[in-house]
Amino acid sequence: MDNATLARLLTETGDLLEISGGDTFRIRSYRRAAEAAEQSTVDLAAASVDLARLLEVPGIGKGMAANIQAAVATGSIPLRDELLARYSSGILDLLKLSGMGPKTVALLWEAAQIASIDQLAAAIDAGRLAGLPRMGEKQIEKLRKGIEDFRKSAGRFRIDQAKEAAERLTEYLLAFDGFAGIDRVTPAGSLRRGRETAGDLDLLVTGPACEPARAAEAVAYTAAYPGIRDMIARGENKVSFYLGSSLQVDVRLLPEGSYGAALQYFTGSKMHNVALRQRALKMGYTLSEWALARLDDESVVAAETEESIYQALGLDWIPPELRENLGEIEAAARHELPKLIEQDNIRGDVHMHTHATDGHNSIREMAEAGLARGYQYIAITDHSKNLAMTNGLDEKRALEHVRQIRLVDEQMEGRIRVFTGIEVDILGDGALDLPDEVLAEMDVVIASVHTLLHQPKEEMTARVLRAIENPYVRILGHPTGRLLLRREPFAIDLPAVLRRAAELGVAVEHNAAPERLDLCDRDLRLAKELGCRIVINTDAHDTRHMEKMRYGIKQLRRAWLGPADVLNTLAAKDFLAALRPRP
DNA sequence: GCCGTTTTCGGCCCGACTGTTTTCAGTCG
Repeated sequence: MDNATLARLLTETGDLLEISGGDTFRIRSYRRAAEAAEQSTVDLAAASVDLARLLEVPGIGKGMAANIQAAVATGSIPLRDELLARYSSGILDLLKLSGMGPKTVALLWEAAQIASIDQLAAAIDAGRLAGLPRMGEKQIEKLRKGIEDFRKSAGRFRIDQAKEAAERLTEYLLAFDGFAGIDRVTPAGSLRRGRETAGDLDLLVTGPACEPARAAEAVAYTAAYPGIRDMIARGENKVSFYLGSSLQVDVRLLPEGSYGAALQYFTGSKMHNVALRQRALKMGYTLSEWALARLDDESVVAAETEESIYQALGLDWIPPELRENLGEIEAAARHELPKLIEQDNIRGDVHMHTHATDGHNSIREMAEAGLARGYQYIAITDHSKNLAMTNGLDEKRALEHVRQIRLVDEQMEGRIRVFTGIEVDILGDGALDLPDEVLAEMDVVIASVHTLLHQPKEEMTARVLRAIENPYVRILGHPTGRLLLRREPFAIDLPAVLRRAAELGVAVEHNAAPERLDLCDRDLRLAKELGCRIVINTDAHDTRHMEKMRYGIKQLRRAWLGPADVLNTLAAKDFLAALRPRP
């Protein structure tokens, strides 16, 4: 049982407990344990044989350890089963509806035995909800809308899509010219923290027009944004709505004086903020989106900048990517936050394709684009022959391609190095689809799985492990295969693969492009723990694609990685030397 | 159910918005 499944079971138990009216602090414990399972790089199921190891994980005590052991043994948690038997398994779906919380679910169950979305829809249509407590005309309409939205899907959005939506809306907001206008629009939430997906968009708006006394006009202007599909809520300083894409947007208009407190608050994460507010309380302060203030006389201690708030709490300013309550607060208190990697540290992009296979530009064009981005080197790594649909290179073409790459390298006259390379395919038996004589000509050999999906986990792992034994392989490409199956990775024993890669000195690729996201931040933390060498690249298929490096940098930062943890921060001459030595 | 700079017992984060509630409960982030 993997940690994600464990997290789901714990969350569901907490939800059921809440519906049944259980103790709120007990419920919180289940949520906290779920969060711990989600974030931990320890395989909890494997660790569950040793009680002491489970208890080391913050948020897991004796009770939760027993729950985890039961889950590993039986596939569920006894309390969860007990509560599910009392209601019905569909009852958890009801909580996914917007505007629906545990109290309403409990009410619907007790008053009308409603325990699924379909039953709720039927009850609304039959008019059976009218007359129930707190179920007025508008409330029922809200539930109807919630069901509609849920069925239209929604879910989370890729970070680049959310960012584009944010940029369009920002442009609109900055055009407001009432009351001396809006000065700045700042994305907060998971966009600022650099998560790979965003559930919604949080925008912070400040400027003269946002002062409380006169914000109504700016709120009205915001609510008139042409991209809005449905309005969710509209208050004195907040507007929430859905865009046509179903992306939820929350816009907050705030006075300049609260900018720092608001930015801190709306950047999150929730767990980080909870921990920070607890720290504030212990110090005699209270922290809200308006200010950090003294508990006794409510006088403001800090509000204008994030830095001043963290400082008043005895902390160094914490980069948004680290704000997940994974030890960053403690590190900031000790002044021991790590130096994180930055875009400027990246000296090269070493996985890219040209129109020899499925790319859209020439070798020369890719080299010029790399140069324009300030890189010292790139590597051209087109596909090998097994990927026939991409016009993959066979032995003869691969060697000719190498000749062409070297030619361009000469033409660039040292302004940028162009390394030779290839992305070979891992075959069914773990062999590579090009012979060693060809691989020997390459500076960079990336081995990737492109086929063989839906294989049993053991077989998949064995094939990848065998492939990286080939001494010419220097980088393992998209190690979890997320790009092949959109979101779900193929079945692979990632810790085993990373451990072996570390032993062999094979670097592991982190694909920076959001649509190809492969290793997520949690996988990267694991890679670092296991001593893996990491390379970040964009798998660029055209010159513009290289811009996506900035998204991947965020994941590296979220994993607490610094320049020294990533090989392509090295200068050109050192980069090849740092890769696994060739035979 | 977890946890310890006040604690092995007694705490455990904060404010805005909505709807139906004439003073507040429920949901959300």
